[in-house]
Amino acid sequence: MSPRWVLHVDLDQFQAAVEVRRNPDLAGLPIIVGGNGDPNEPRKVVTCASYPAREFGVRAGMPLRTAARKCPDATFLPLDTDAYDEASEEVMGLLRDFGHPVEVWGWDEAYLGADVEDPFELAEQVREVIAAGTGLSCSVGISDNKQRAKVATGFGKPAGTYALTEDNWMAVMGDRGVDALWGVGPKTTKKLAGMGITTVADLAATDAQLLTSAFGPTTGLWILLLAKGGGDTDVSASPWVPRSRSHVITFPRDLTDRAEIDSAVVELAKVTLSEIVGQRRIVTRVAVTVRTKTFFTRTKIRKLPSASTDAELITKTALELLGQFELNRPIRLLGVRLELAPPDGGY
DNA sequence: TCTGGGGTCCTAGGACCC
DNA sequence: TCTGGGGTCCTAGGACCC
Repeated sequence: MSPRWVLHVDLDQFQAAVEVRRNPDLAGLPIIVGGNGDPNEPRKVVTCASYPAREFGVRAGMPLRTAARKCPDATFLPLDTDAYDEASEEVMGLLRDFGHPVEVWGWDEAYLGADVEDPFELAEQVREVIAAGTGLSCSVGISDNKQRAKVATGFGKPAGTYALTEDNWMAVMGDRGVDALWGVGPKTTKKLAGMGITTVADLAATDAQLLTSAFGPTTGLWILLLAKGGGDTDVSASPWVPRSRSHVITFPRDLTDRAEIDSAVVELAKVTLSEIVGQRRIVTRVAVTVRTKTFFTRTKIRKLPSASTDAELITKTALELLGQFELNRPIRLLGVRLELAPPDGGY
């Protein structure tokens, strides 16, 4: 039996690449995709910057106005989610054609579980087929679990392949900071630093009990496993069933009028509900998020007496949750999240 | 330079019941 | 009268990821 490999496929500068594909004149230029494509639009951020734009220090998540200052000559483009959905589907279709299980992770990432002798050969085939079939470039990480394969992809970017296995994991990762691990973010990094743990090798050598007492039984053992190069080995081709659906709006100007705030929440609830009803899903809990001018953000959540799709009940619940906040400060953002009952047959 | 939008999962702590 | 645990449900909040 061939060994089990996990390949992580990640499209390079995805949204920018889709834009270049339909407008080849943009190839090689700094492109910044985000918001409405207006670099002066406040409260909008960069979704994707092309590699040339990144050379100017532009990064995803950065306010568009900051990006415009760093790279004034960039081409700014609005998000076109339909185009990205379509491009993503093309890619995932080609990946599925390889005949291995494909687990899709968002628009631009997927895992392949493959029992093959030579994962490099498969990785190169993947890159060639996607490039030839879609005009999009991707990078591939090779390993035996998802987290390690994902980290490997970072070393393959752009347009390359990299393998991280038991053989080279510690040599490559040992001296790097713990935040190089997928799933270890700034907070955990800081907390670990306070315990004298800064590198992946440090973390891998830490006593499990020390970690479980600091981070809880699940998280403690999980980050220890990650540091040792472990992770999920499961690659599931079954379609993802969402647990929730939500929308948030950051208003161009803060809201202060109660009637406007109320109607915004009702609108969010209605839109979100119509989407999940379209997918034959049922709501179990309703959550409302409020962010004030000062960025203070809180969520109130309530379980419905029984799972429902009743618009009357759901908007009423959302308004009651909204009413639990002290709405005496200007509101920057409102959000509604509907948590969903497992569909028939469970998740 | 004021900080988007869409998600998932875990933990803490109170309420309540046995 | 005081003192126990365990188990479960619920909400709040934290952390992380793309």
